[in-house]
Amino acid sequence: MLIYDRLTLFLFYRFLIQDIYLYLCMLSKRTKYGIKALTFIARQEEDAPVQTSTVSACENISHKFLESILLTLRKAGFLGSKKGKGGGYYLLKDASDIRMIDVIRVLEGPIAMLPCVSLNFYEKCADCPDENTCSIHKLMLEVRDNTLKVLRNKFLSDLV
Amino acid sequence: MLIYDRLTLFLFYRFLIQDIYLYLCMLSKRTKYGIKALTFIARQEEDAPVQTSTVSACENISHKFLESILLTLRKAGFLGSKKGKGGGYYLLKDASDIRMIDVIRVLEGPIAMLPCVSLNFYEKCADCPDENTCSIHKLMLEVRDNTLKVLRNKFLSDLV
DNA sequence: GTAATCCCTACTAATCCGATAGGATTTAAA
DNA sequence: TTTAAATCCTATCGGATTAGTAGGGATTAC
Repeated sequence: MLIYDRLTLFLFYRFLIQDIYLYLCMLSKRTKYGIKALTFIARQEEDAPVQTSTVSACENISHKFLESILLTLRKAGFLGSKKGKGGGYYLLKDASDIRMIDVIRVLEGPIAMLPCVSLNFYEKCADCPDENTCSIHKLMLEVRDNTLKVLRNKFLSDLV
Repeated sequence: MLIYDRLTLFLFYRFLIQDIYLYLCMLSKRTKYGIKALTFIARQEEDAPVQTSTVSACENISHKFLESILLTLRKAGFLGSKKGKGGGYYLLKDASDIRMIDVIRVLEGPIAMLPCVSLNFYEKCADCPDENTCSIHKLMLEVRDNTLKVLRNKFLSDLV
């Protein structure tokens, strides 16, 4: 059995924390809440719509904030809604047909246009004299492809 | 040869943009500039130190902003510096010994503490009743592990 | 001594994020 | 028909962060 002193353990955990930071900062609370809400709704056995107040209470999410998130998800076609008394939100598709990558795309705020990749609105990056030789481009492309590979194969049903 | 109409191409590029957004929001300009500066320095053939003014001019980075970034990199042990006339910055290690993951860790700002993983400063996440059943945790852990795998195997020399 | 360079601190303008406020609209049911 | 409950919509706000600026101190080569 290994015995670590306090300092070693502390350093070890700092290391862990740093690792985790890398993924945390890519996920806003908006997205996090949205995913939690979706899984909550998907978990319901009855077909009755779920109220925002229920979700916000059970998942500890600010009610008004959640309202705006679910609205986004509805407009994006993941959720249907029913107004008025007894209304609420419900899944439009089966949970096994909802790709997490699509959910994340919709929730991570309004799409930040990247002018240097746009066909119709092309603009050079201010600091990038030549995109083809940009050293970071290739690296982050690789990271991206890996991320996409994971997220493309994850469906809402995998989280329920 | 495939021929796409304008709309298809536009949609295709929008898709690309959305994909790229996923990685862009995790990389601050600070980090981007820092990496660009490091590769610039690593590309120098002579061993003479490189001035911040040179880097900022060649890479189109705000001079003062770059100064603070390189200072960070020096304090983190990636760069050495020489003051006074003819001074500048130089790599302390071989480019093939500098892991990109370490660079990114240092540059992506002060580490955001994640209290729910800390041993000594443990705190529950406000919205997370049970970490073990948190649906997003597992998913993002997988993403993270993949990202780390890529970044751990990338060295500065790979970007030069 | 002087010019060039890193080093350090403080400040600022802009932006973004999470959250809040207030009410308009719609619907079910009393 | 009234009322309560729900979504829908717009606007705003405080705080944090980011990118960048300003000014000058310290050090060194020449």
